[in-house]
Amino acid sequence: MSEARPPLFTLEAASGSARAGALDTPHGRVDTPAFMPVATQGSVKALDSADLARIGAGIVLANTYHLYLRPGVEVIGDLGGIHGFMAWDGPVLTDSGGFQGFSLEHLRELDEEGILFKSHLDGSLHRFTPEAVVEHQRGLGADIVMPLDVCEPAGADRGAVEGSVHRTLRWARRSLDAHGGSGQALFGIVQGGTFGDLREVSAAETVAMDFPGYAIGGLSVGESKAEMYDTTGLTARLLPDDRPRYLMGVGSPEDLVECVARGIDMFDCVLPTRIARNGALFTRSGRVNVDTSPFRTMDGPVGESCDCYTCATFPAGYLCHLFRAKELLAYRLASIHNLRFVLRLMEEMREAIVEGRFESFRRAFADRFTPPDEGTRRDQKRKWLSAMERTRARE
RNA sequence: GGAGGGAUGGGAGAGUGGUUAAAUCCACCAGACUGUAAAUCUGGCGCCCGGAAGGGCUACGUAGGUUCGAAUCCUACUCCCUCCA
Repeated sequence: MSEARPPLFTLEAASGSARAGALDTPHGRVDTPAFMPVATQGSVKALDSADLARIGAGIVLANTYHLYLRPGVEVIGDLGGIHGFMAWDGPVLTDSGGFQGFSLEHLRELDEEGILFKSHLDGSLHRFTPEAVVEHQRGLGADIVMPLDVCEPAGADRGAVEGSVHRTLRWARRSLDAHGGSGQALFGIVQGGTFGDLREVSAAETVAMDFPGYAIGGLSVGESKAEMYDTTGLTARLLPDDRPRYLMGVGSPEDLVECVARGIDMFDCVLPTRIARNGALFTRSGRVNVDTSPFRTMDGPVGESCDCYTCATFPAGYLCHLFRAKELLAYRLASIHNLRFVLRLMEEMREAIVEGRFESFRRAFADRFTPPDEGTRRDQKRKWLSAMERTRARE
């Protein structure tokens, strides 16, 4: 190991390609596979750090672009860094703003130097260079920091993706140089869309720079699940065993299981919290919209055998009511439930890996949990088939 | 007793001769959401047939009438509101 610092990651067990390990950060140890709740603006929407601790969150993600614009890196630095600012003692990872280059593409100009953002708040211009982003994240003080990268949407042509791969590599080099000997762990990010050969180039060149951890970016941006799974598996195999692998922006329950199966150690995703605020809750058998009529009079918890505070305390009918009445408590209780669901899933996967039975866990999960897309497709198919039967019966 | 105003789909409320099964909002019924510009967005919402396209029926207080055509114009009735006595 080339770095003088103690290793960030320890690989503890494997079951097939699935791995269990631990991240050691200045703010404590995190078991992997790990899911990072997203606190874009220094808050996991609707929750506070005490809530996060209670549901078993080990590490959270915050966003450099958003916090730089508001309240500003200096303010956060003066208020104790990101940890003191949000009163969270656990590990924090900050994303670079590279994703905003994708999600806010109509508000930015991209060139070799960096990304020029037109603030979504007040229209002011801000140049994000790889060097500036490293500096901003130093000010925020997260345990793990991400370099500025270029993320192309699904369907981008090969030339564009190839360009993003090489630019991301050049920016990674610049980030590394600017980073110097900081105690923060700077990850490398592999790009390449769904092009296997580009992923190979990106991974090889990024790994050659010897980062303490590697992220897979540019997925879950509109490609099919099959493509996303294939690319994840392919890319994970290109990364060194002794470094954590972080799949950026992925986090539906079925994706977490399938990507842990392909060797991923870390995830972050807004999905559990966003859909929670919109009334969708995870259960062992799939997703349900708790604001719908079947739940109006339902007694007992929404999820079967869920150990979260929400399920332990309130009947489903109460949650249904809170959503219909647009009571603020709805967002908190639903977010607690969905995050606990996902965090517990990670715990269960880790346990299965350690005990060498991940594959059977995965099968059992898939048998029981119906993803929404699949469910919708099934419904459509059933409707179509019954219509055809009726037509045949008439003839 | 007199004068005036008004009755529209579950609610509020547009619409004053055809393009109106009737704007819009709410409620209701569903769906979506993946490194958060999201407590957001999309679809449906008279009845019947249809997978759909489409078709049929009923409807703007009640009953008549004028008109090729009425939620819209006329008459009567019922109810509600305001003001005067």
